[in-house]
Amino acid sequence: MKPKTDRKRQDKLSRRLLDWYRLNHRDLPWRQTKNPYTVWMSEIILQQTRVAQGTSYYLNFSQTYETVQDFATAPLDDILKMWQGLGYYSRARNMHKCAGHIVEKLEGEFPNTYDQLIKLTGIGKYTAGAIASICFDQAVPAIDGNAFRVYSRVFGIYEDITLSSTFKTFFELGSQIIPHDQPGDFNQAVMELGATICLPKNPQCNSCPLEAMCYAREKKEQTSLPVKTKKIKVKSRYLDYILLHQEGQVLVKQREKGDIWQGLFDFLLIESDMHSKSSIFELVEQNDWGTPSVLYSSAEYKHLLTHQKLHLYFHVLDIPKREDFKLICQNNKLKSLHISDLVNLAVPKPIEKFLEAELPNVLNFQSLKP
DNA sequence: AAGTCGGGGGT
DNA sequence: ACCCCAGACTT
Repeated sequence: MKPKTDRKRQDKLSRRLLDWYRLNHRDLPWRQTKNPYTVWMSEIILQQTRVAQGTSYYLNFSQTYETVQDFATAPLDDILKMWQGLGYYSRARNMHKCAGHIVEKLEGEFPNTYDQLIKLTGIGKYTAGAIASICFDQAVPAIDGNAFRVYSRVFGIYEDITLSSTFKTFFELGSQIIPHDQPGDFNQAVMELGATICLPKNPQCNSCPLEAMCYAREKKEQTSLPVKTKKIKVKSRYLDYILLHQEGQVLVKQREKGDIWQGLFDFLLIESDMHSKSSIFELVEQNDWGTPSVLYSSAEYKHLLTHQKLHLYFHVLDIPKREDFKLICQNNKLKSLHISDLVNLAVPKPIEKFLEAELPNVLNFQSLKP
């Protein structure tokens, strides 16, 4: 079925939506300005991230790095540390690369059109539309998860939103209905409606400004829309972390590309399909580390990712011989670090939990938190 | 077109 | 359990 998009209906829809937005929108910090740098920052932080989770990160980043030059100049490891706990760390790496490009190649000037914005690292179809409409009043839609839900329900679109071909349908529909005088407010109104009224489950239709002109409301099809087919498979991984310790120093390793947590720090790692303590002893024997005393073995830490169920164990070993410590570093791409400096490294969430909850007790030092 | 990449909260 | 979140990038 074809969505009704005649001019009168479009005008009524956008007018109701904008009126509702004016009265009901949340007072969020990134809405105070049209500065493309801070809007960009908020949009990246909010990718696949709820406002409630992202807001404190936005405030911290925008106050610490006030300009794109500040951001580009900062060490990536500092950015990653501040990003710690937010997830999808490629966002931070891409932002840093993007900021460098803007400063180095574009004289610090943010691009001001959809076509230019989408060329930047980390800026895709949604974010390009959001920045172009909010900051530069370009009449392009910003199709995110909210927009998929709101549009599909209001217009009765049953195309599978996980298919890339479907994006085109929604983008063209958005292009037709977006008012050219307030494109940024319109896009934000759609998202605000999706986030507060047109919810995935139990939508608050009786409070919706579009109630009288919504296909899903009329046909009682709210639970059927949007159509989404893909299902994800979750793998289990067993991670045995070996914390090698000697006189207040521990060995850490920065994670490389090709796996989760790229750029974050962890420890010597044994991975297998199952948790096996024996492999740890084999590791010790193979490496001639003297006879390390096992100070501690933690209970299991379970950690859920989108595609993976992680089972982590932490084993703290005290290495007796002094020379071996440096040799172990070289052989395993490890770095020696004093325990008091661990707090400065970006670490994955479950490691953060272990470091805060258990390591101070094991090694008998004060909490890592200031 | 499908897979990968985090962490959290709601139901 | 399952779903979704102001998605983008790689294969």
